[in-house]
Amino acid sequence: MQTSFMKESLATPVIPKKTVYRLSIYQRCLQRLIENDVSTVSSESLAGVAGVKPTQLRKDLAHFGQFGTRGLGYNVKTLVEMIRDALGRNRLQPVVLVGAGNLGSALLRYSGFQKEGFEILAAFDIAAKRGEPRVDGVPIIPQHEMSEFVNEHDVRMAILAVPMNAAQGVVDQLVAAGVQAILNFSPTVVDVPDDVMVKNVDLAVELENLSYFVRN
Amino acid sequence: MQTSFMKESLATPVIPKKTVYRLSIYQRCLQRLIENDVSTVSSESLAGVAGVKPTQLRKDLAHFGQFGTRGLGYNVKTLVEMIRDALGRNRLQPVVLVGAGNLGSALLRYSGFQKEGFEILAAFDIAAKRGEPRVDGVPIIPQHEMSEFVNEHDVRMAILAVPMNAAQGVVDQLVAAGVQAILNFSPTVVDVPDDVMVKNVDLAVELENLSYFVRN
DNA sequence: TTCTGTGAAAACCTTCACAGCT
DNA sequence: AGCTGTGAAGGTTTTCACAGAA
Repeated sequence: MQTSFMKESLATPVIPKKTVYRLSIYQRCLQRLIENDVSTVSSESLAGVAGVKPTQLRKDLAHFGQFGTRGLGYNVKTLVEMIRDALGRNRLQPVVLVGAGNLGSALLRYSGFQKEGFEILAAFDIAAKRGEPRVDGVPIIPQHEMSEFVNEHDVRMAILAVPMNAAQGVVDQLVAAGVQAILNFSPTVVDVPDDVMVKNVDLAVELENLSYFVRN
Repeated sequence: MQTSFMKESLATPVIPKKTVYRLSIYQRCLQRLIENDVSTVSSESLAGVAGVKPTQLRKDLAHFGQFGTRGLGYNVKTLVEMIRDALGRNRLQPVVLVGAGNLGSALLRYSGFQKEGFEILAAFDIAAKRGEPRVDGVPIIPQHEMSEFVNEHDVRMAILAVPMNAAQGVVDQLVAAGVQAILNFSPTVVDVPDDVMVKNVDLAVELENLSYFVRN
């Protein structure tokens, strides 16, 4: 009873996780349409490039209201704005990266994050010394300064690329310092409170999983 | 009718994709148990470290037969072997990497793949020249030699880390050369025939998606 | 008693079919 | 005519509840 009420509270109209995920994909596709000066798009063609069925796209959008024009399609700009709002973020979300090793440094140099409105404020590494040279403008800071930094800069998101056995410890610190969402590249499942979201990207698991689908 | 028959053909007893995915995770957890000389594990504790519910773990395993001992749990070694068999692979699956840029090079140096039984035979890059120095023992080869190499070495899996606008072209070549599974780090959805499996890992999309779950 | 294996129920997600705008 | 919006149907995955083996 109470649960059902909470689920339907106006603040969060229960958007399925999978829908939220696809929204990010639609967003990326729409941005490319904008670059190509396309101003209107049908559910069929947008779904096509996003790799989903048109009905699914429409159902996904329906969670947020009515944005299309029947007989015509969707206005690209309107859609982009609506998804931006739906995903929250008045943009430029601050992020920290932990673990500036092999993979971590590559992620630091990866320009895709900035382009999508995230700013990596700093990278932390256990082996970093004061005065470490910046990588692509991002300072590399000794890890023991992490908690304070996260607190002070109101950082809510972190990218984790530390070795397996360090992961849980770092996560605990991050959570204690106020981080609410973690993109975890460390090859281990970490424990967090219910109100913290973790997305695991375990490269070896992904490959292993894929290998199931190759025929001999 | 026919579809239903095909679905139940003995060769493939219809394992849900999500189950297959979790199998890889269980495998990783079990390996750690072996390192710690744990010989028996209950569905509850294995599920705990894998981040799933015990019933789900049992349902997943049930697809392949009965492996547990009631009142006791599962034999770790037996389980590892059963999962290895289930995931197929007599191990050491050959893989190629395409795109030895920023992210690609980091992936090349990532040791997790080898450890899980994959061998990166070669990396291809459009800018590579003959006689390029090896990275971690893996040769970097000009991209125009890719198709031939894939064909000759019977490569069935590829890791893709090329820029967005190059992705589809490379995928088409890979598929034509016989690749059946692609781990795609390029920030775009690619088109493939039904019998080719693609797993997209779009870093920016993952972050964007996560940001939905941070509260202000 | 403890813990697995499993039908049945519940929850969740996708697709269909078509009504309703433009 | 063309394309969106949506209730209802269909499918899949997860969870429950408990029977049954060690």
